[in-house]
Amino acid sequence: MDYKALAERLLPGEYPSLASYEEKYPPRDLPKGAQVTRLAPSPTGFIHLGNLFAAIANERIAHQSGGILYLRIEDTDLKRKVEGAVEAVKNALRYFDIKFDEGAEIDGDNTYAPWYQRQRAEIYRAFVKHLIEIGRAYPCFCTEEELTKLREEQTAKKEITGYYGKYARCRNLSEEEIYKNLDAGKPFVIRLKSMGNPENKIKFRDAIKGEITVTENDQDVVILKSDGIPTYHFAHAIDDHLMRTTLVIRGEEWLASLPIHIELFDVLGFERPRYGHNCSLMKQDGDTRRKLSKRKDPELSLEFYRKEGYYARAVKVYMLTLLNSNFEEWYLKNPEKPLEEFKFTAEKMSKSGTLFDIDKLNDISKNELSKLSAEEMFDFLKTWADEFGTEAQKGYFEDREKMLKVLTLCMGIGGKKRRKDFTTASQAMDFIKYFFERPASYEDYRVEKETKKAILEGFLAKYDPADDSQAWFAKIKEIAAEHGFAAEMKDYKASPEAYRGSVADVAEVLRIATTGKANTPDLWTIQQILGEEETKARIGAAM
RNA sequence: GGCCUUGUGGUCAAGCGGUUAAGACGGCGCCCUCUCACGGCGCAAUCCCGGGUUCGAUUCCCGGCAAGGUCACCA
Repeated sequence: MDYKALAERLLPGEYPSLASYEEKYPPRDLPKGAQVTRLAPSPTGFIHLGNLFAAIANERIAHQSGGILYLRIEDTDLKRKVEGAVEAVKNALRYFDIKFDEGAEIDGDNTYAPWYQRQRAEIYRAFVKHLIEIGRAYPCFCTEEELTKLREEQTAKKEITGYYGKYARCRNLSEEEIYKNLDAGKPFVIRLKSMGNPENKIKFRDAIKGEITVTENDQDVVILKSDGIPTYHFAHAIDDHLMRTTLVIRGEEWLASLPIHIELFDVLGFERPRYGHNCSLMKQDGDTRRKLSKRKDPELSLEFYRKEGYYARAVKVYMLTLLNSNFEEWYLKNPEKPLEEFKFTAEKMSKSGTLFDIDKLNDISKNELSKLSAEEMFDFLKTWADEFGTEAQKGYFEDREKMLKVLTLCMGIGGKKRRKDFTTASQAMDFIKYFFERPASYEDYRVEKETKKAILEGFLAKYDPADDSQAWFAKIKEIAAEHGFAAEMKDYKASPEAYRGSVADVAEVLRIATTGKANTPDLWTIQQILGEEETKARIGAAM
């Protein structure tokens, strides 16, 4: 068969030589050991935790080694395309401090552009044409229906499904048949003519999983779709070679197509990059675990964390603890050091599927948030409220001084005695609500109405905003004693039957009257911040 | 079903021939205390199963089993 003529018929016209591409996209001039990694999302606009997971690994490995992280958009499937998706990806990742050196819509070196696969169509075709010329790719005229039927037959016979061996009908078409189909204007795809044999096992070194065995590919996979756009597999081989990627970190779901990629790199004469296949994030669902799913699990979406007001660094720290098993220990020892100082390695990445643990994330969040200074916390909360808060919440920030007081005096932000009351901005806003809004409802008082009234009246009679916390509390004790409550906890504990209750019960009445809640930080401080007028008003209203 | 991957407490996991089998989260209890939170102390809980190899296996080998992934002109 005259492959040259066939290639010309299939992909007519002059294409740049393969050598010219090698020249145009030369090996990168980087220090020894520098890794070139990438993120290659399809532009669906949905960016999820799994993306972040991989992004952090890629980013760390690239930048730690003095290499490059770039962004490539895999838009070969039109159905997946969503307007504004690239912006969304960039924004979401910027929130988590992932910075690209090059790539789509990135201000950087464009030597290896274009970054959108659709704009690289000519490149792919040039290589496909070459494969046809050397007899390693061929046109296939099978229709979707025929392929479906084939698959059904194979399934029925319990054979392996796919286009391979004797089932690869178009592989053995005569020259005459091919041209007849072409003349008839039949649409076609280009398939790889595989030379592999699944009996052969290849030992392969995965950067994450270590030594794995790979079965040789024998599927004549489609490399160029009927619209002249390559499939993922082919685009991956071309792009990662020409963009000079050295390490491909990607999800485990790609492991199964590794044999295809290996054959593709080999037949194209490309040196293969290193691969690292990372585990996926799972979720417990009843008694099985499954991949986090877009439809069922809101926490998969990165948008979820922004809306809830998770602190970006906290999410990142959690990802890092899952990503590298020795990170957590390091971080415990070096809580003040920048995250970048941790030596990230692909080898330490987890091999098995990881259950996403929101409790752990929340714990990390509380810790991270408790490290902020009052100003940082102010900015963090305000930024969140401006975008996601209610009108009332936005108003909390108008009195900057008051908010700062709430944060420092009551929440212990920026001080030594840190509280860890909230994991997210939205929770924080809820928590400090009573400083800015009168409570709409009150938790149940545990004392009878008359007692409550008596306590509140007693307090109002003695209340002096100039009291320090000692003097203030002494008065609470007096009130307690006047109404048959133990002024000292010790006394109460020694003989509880001798009292109606303790000073704690008295304080609780005041606390609920002031804030609407039974549990709050130090009451005296709260009243100081609220001020005399407001404190009196609230106590009065509660009677 | 074929192929591939993975199997240490509820979760994330360290360990890689001899350990009282780390640590963190969560749970429970105690202390501190006007409540909550913080902090401190403590408790319970694990090597998937069966064969080997070995003086000795969580660690090595084989076989099961289980879980996950994948089998498109989607990525």
